[in-house]
Amino acid sequence: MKADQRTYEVVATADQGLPFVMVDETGVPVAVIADYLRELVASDCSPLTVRSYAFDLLTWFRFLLVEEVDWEQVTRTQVRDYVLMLRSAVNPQRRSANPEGQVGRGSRTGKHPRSPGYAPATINHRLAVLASFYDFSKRTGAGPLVNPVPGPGPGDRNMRHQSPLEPRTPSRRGSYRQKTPELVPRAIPDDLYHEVFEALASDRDRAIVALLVSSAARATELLGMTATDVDWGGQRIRLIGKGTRQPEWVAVSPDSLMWLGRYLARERPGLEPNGALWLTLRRPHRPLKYQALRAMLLRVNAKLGLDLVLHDFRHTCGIRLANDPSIPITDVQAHLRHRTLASSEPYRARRWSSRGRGCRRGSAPPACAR
DNA sequence: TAATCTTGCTTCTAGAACGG
DNA sequence: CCGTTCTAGAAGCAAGATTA
Repeated sequence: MKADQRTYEVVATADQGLPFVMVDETGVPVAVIADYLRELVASDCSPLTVRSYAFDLLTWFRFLLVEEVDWEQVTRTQVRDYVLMLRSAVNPQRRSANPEGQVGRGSRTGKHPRSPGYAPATINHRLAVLASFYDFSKRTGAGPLVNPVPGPGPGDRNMRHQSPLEPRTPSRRGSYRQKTPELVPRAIPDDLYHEVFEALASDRDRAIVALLVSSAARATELLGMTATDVDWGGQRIRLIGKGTRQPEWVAVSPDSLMWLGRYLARERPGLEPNGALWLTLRRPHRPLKYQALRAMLLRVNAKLGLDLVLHDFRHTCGIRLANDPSIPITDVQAHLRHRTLASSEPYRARRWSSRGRGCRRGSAPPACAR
């Protein structure tokens, strides 16, 4: 079979032990990938992690098809060429959104336009997954004896014996790892927030947005809620945190509970205690999923000419709290459920928007709890 | 040597096309 | 209009190096 007739794709399975597989053009799973993904599952990795890693390996294997190199034959040279390709390639996901390299985003929110290529973070993600995959293959004996992906730090970990007599190599970015720009939390200015809220079409969406901005919940954390996760008297909701997967109670604003009450009373009769709190508006009434919620916000964006994302609501809450002088940064950390204070710090000293309007200290955050 | 900064890895969110 | 599919990218954390 010729190389240009071959291809791979990632498909979801019904198998809890292996939620995603990479199959070839005949639909047969690639054994080495399946083996590796099973290892991730066994190591208690989240299904979303398994999915993400499968897609990263997919692009690597497609690259090898073009290069006409077997996965177990590769050396550092192919990894270098892969990175060079990613650095210079046009990202197909960006092409239509940014047709002539024009500034397509951010006219009202001050967000920066994106480059037409792949982000440094994407290249680093690919490298991390690739290194992990070849590390696993080396242990099982299926892959090359030397990991083709250089390890952390300068030079090649595989070629360097770390003698305790020699000075430790300084911690610098490893070969091929890209510099990543500093991340800036984004807040929605009050006037824009109210405009967005007015544009919402249902009590469900008003409740969701009000809860997102007052609890600082991540989208999937909110979508995972059941009826038992609302403490009406204590004005709290229970969320399953990212990473830790621990349930935690989080304070919410009175108005968000008012909207939630209206949604439940009018649109959710007979809700079971353990039933999903959020359902799709149309039949069949399935639990609302992340992409469906995001589509709701995209429709609002289209109507108002905005470029908001769901995570902006979390940032908005964090920045409102962090810029209130009466609230200690450790309380901000607690409300955002950050494990480390370093994760909360970037929220401080940020302004209401990135357009340079002043920080309105003293004006109470209208929709943020506490 | 305590505080701060960098890096790499894991986990989740974002962008765009498409479908009913 | 409301939602799904297929990739891309940001967020959060811990460990180790660096700086104060």
